[in-house]
Amino acid sequence: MEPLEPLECCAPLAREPIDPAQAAGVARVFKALGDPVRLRILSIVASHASGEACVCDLTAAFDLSQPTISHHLKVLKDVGLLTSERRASWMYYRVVPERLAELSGLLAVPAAMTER
Amino acid sequence: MEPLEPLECCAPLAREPIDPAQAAGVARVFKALGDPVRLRILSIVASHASGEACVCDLTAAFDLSQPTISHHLKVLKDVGLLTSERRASWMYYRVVPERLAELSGLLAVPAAMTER
DNA sequence: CCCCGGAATCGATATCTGCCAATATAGATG
DNA sequence: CATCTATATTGGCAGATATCGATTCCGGGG
Repeated sequence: MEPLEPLECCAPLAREPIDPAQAAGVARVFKALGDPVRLRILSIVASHASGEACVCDLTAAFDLSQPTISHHLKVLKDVGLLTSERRASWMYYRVVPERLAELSGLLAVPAAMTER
Repeated sequence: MEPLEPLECCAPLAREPIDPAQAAGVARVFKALGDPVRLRILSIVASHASGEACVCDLTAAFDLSQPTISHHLKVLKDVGLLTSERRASWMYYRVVPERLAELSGLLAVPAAMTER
């Protein structure tokens, strides 16, 4: 599956019905978040003091095989939640804050809604 | 699968590594959002002027069978994103703004992160 | 009390997903 | 160039998921 390049959205879900094509793109990102291991990976990377984590940090944090971790990293990267960079022998992963912010905004509850 | 009752979280993912047990709960909710049809259903319900939509509104909006829509509604309801109420012959669905807000908060990007 | 219409549930099926073992790749290092 | 180490890719399997047609359930009216 090809990477999901640009940011795609737009108004909060609760504001107006999301366009079907946009929904498909957004759903891919949420689907990537819909796995406990990937959520934890994302959280570990995002909360690292240096802003990045190497794969070795991650394999150590789970009772899963290295290929499985690598697979999850690829999923997160393909939907634009992570980027990776090689330095020396190690791959370092970082979160893409814009992506997180975008999703956060999509789920935001308009003021008009809380008033009801 | 039993419904996911109480709100479960907590600090933004980018703040500290999420607890594995919490990750499992949160992942269920994101997985529910990880389908284009469910995303659209949620958006249609959430953006309805009255704050609710009946199943008939939804089946009309998709080229899918009524059981399929009903299934997706159940998934969204089980993770606490929707509630339903019967009035006369129709079932009305509403979003649970607290759930949306909770997810939005989880994905929020701490100020410390944007500064980097 | 029976029927009708809206909605949920059931059963089946095709597709997708997560996992691991094995293998491949790609820098670093001798 | 041979090798070692870190990570990615491949292949296969077991379990989950999306969908549909058929059926069931449940209020409301005759």
